Amino acid sequence: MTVPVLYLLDASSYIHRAFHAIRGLSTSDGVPTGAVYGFTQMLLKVIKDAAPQYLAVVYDAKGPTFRHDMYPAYKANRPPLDPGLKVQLPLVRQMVTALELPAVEMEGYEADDLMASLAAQAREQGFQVVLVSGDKDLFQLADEGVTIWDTMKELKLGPREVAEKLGVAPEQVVDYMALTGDSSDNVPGVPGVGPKTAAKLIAEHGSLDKVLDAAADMKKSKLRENLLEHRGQALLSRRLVRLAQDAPVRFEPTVFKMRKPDPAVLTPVLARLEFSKLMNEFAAPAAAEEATYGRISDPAKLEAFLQAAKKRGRLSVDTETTSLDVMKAELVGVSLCHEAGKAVYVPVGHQLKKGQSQADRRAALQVLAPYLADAGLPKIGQNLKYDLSVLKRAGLVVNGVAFDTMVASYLINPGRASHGLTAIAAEFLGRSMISYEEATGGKNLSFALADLDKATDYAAEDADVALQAAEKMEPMLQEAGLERLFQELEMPLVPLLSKLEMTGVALDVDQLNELSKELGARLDEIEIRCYRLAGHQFNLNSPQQLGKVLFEELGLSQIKKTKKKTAYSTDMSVLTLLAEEHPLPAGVLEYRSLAKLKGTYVDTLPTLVNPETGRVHTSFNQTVTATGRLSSSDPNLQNIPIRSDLGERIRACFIPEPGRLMVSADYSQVELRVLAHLSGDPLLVRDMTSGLDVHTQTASRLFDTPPEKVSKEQRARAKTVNFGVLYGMSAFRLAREQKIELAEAQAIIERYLGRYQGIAAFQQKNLSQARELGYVTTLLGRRRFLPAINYRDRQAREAAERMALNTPIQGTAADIIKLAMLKVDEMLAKEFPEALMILQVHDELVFETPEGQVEKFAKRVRKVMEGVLELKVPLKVDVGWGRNWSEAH
DNA sequence: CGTCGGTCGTAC
DNA sequence: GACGTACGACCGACGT
Repeated sequence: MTVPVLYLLDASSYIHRAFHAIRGLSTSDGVPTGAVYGFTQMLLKVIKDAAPQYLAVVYDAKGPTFRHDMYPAYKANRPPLDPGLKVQLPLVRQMVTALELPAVEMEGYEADDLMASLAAQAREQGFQVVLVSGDKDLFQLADEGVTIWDTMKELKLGPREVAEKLGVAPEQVVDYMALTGDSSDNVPGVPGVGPKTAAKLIAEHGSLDKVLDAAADMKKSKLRENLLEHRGQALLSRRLVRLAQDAPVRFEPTVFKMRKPDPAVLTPVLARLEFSKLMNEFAAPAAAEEATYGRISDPAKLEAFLQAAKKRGRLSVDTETTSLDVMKAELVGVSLCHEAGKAVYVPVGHQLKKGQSQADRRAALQVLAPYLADAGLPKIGQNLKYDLSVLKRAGLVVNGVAFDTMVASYLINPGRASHGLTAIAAEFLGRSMISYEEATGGKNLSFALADLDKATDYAAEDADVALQAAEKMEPMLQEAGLERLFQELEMPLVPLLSKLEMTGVALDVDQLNELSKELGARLDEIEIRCYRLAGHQFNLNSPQQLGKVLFEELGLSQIKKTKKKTAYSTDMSVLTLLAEEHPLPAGVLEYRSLAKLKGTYVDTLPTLVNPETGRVHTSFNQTVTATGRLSSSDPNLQNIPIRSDLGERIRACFIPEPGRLMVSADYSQVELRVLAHLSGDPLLVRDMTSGLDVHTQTASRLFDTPPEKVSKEQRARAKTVNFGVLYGMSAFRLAREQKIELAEAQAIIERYLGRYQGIAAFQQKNLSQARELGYVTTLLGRRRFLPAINYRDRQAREAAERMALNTPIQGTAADIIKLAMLKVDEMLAKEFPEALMILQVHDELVFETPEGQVEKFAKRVRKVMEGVLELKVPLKVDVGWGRNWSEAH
C-alpha cells in the first residue's frame, strides 16, 4: 500500500508573492484581484501537478503571536499592509472556501507553526508530508518524511537538499538562523555573521550552544567580540525561529481529505472576480435529469400561458434557431417565461423522434402573434435584436420591447469582457447554465436535431434567466442613474437596429468584380517588381519575411522594433522612411494598400451578399465598445475606405435600389462641438458658434497670428492639436507627429491649455472624477469604469487617464447620434415612409430614398439631426446625395 | 487541421 | 516607452 501524502500550503507566502508578481489586475469595476488570481492559479497548479488526496491551506493568525510576547520588536520592520492587498485577503479566504479546501488558522500562531505541528502529527499517523511554501523557516522541518516544495522556483527540498543549500543539516537550521538572523522578520541574529560564517561555525562546532561556548577562544577578534556580546540575542533568535510543534491543532485525515468543488458555490465567486478563464474550467457538469421546465405543444395551452403573462404584465422571450446568422436562421422553437423558475418551451421546428410531439407551427405562431405585437405587454429577453429579426422573418412583429439583459449589463458596466447570458447568470444570479453543446450533444449541431428534453431545459432556462436577471438589474440601473438612458435611448434602439440590419445595403457586384480583376493585375506587377528588388521571391504578406529581406539582406536602417520587441517593425511609418534609402519599401507600401483593399473589401463583400435579399446585412453591435459607440461586423461597414481614390471607387459600389438615391448626413466636427459644450470653454464655444473655421482660430491663438494670416501649415498643425486634445494626446506623440522637438510640443500643449482654460478645467474635472469615483460619464449619464487610473503601473495609469479624457467626448457624441437615429426614424415613419435608414458610421447616417423627394428629405433629416439636443453650441449636419455612397458625400 | 496571439491597416 | 474607439486579414506558432 502506498503511503498517504499530506500537502500543507502556506497561504501568506503565496499571497504576498502573487500580489507583487501580478500588478494591475482588477475587476472591471475596480476591485484589485491580482493576489487572489495568482494565489488561485498557484493553488490549482499544486492540485493539478500533485493531485493531492490530503491537503490544507494554512493561514497566519490575524493578530500578534507568541513570538511578539517573547520579543515585542518581532516583525516590527514590516511596512503596513498595502491596502490593495488588504482588500484581497477576505477574497482569498472566499476562494479557498469555494474550492472546498480544508483551511487551518489559529490565534497566536503563524502558519509555519501550524504546519510544523500538523506535520508532526501526520508523520505519527504514517503520512508523508509536503510543505508547500517559499519560506526558508520551514527548512528546519525537512526529514525523510517531510519535504518542502517551492512551486514558484520549482524546487523540492528534502534533508539532503537543505543541507546542500545551507551547508547545515535540517536539525541545525534553527541554530544557523539564530546566528544569521532574519531581516524580513526582524530577528536580530549576531551582527557580522552571514550565511557563510554561520554555516562554517555550525559545521565546525555542531550546534549554537557549542559555538557560543567556544566563542571566547576564537581567533578572529571581531567575530569573537560579536559572539560574546550578542550571546543573549542569538539565544533569543533561536527561540524566535524555532517553529512550535505543539500548537493545539489536530490532524484528522478525514477533515483534510480533498473534495471536489461544487460549481454552484464556485461559479458566483469566480464571476464576481471576473476570472472567466477559470469559470470555463469549472463549468457545471450536465444537469442531465428529466426536464425541469415545461413544454407546450397545444395551442390552447399556449394561449392560457400567454394570458397569464398578460395578466402578470411581462413576458420573457427567447427563440431557438438553426443559425447564429439572423438572415439565415430558421425558427426552431420559442421559450417564454413570466414567473421566475416557470419557463416553458414551445418547439415548432424540431425533427421529432417517435412518440414526441410539437406544436403545429402555424397554429402556435398564430396564437403567439397578438401577444408579441401587443405594445402593452412588456417584453424581456437577452439580445432581443436577434429574436426580433428571427421572428420578423417568421412573420411575427414584436412590440413593447422593454428590457434587454445584454443591453442592461452593458450599461451597468460596458467594460465587462462578456455580456453573454452565461456571464450574466453567473454575475447577477450566481448560477451556471446548461451549455449549448450539452443541449445539442455537439458543438455545431443544429438545434433542430437536439433531444427535445434537453432542448426544453436549455431553451426555457434562457427565458427564465433573462427574466430573473432583469429583476436584479432594474434596481441597479436606477441606482446608477442609467434608467432614462436605458429606457429612452438604448432600448428603443434595439428594434431600430434590427430593422437597420434587415434592410441591408445593395452592392454593385459587377463593378466590384471588375475592380478585383484590375487590382489583381496591378498586384501581380508590383509583386514581380518587389521580388526583383529583393533578389528573390518571398511572401509579401509576411511582415516577418519582409523584415528579414529589408534589414538583414538589404541592410536598411532598423528604425523600430515591434511591440513585443520580437521582430523589426515594418509598418507604414517605417516603410515610408525607408523609401528614401531603397525602392523596395515603396513597392511594399503600394502592394499593401492595394492588397488590403482587395482582400478586405473588393473580394470579400460580394461573397457576403445574401442570396434571398440580394443585399449585405451587417451586424450592428450595441454592447461592444467601451464608450457607447455602436460597432459593425460581418462585415464591418464602418471602416469602408474613403480617403484614397481606390477607396472612393469601393464606396461607389454601395448603391440604392433603382429609382432611388443614396443620402448621407453627417455631423460636422461633432466631437469638438461636444468638447465645447461639456467644457463650456468660452473661446471654443464662440468659435463653434460663429461659423468661422475652428482650426484657423486655434492656429491664430497658438501662433499669435491674426486669423487671416494663418498659413496652411499652421492650420494643419492646429488641427492635429485639436484632434490630440480629444484623445488626451501626449507631448511625445505630438512631437513625433509634427516632427518637432519634444520641448516645443510641450510648449504648444501648455499654450493651448493656457488659452483654452475651460478645456484644461474640464480635463482636470474628468481626471479627478475618475480617480475618486472610479468612472467617467457622458452627457446622458453613460458610465465607463477605469480601475487602472489609480494603478502604480505608469503606463497603465496614463492610458486610463487618456481614456478618462476621451470617453466623455466620444461617448457623448455616441449618445447624440443614437438619439438622432431614433428621432430620424420617427420622422421617416411619419413623413417619408418609403425612405430607408441603411447605415450608421459613428457621425454619419446613410439612407436611400426615392429620387423625387430627395431635397425635401435632406432638409428634414438635417433639421431633425441638428435639433436632437440643445447644446451650448449648435450641432451642424452636412447632407449630400447621389447615385452611390461615394457621390452622397 | 483548428486556435490564437501578433502585426498591420481601414474607419470615425 | 504609442493620442481615443472599433473589426478583420494574414501569418505563424502551438496544440490536437
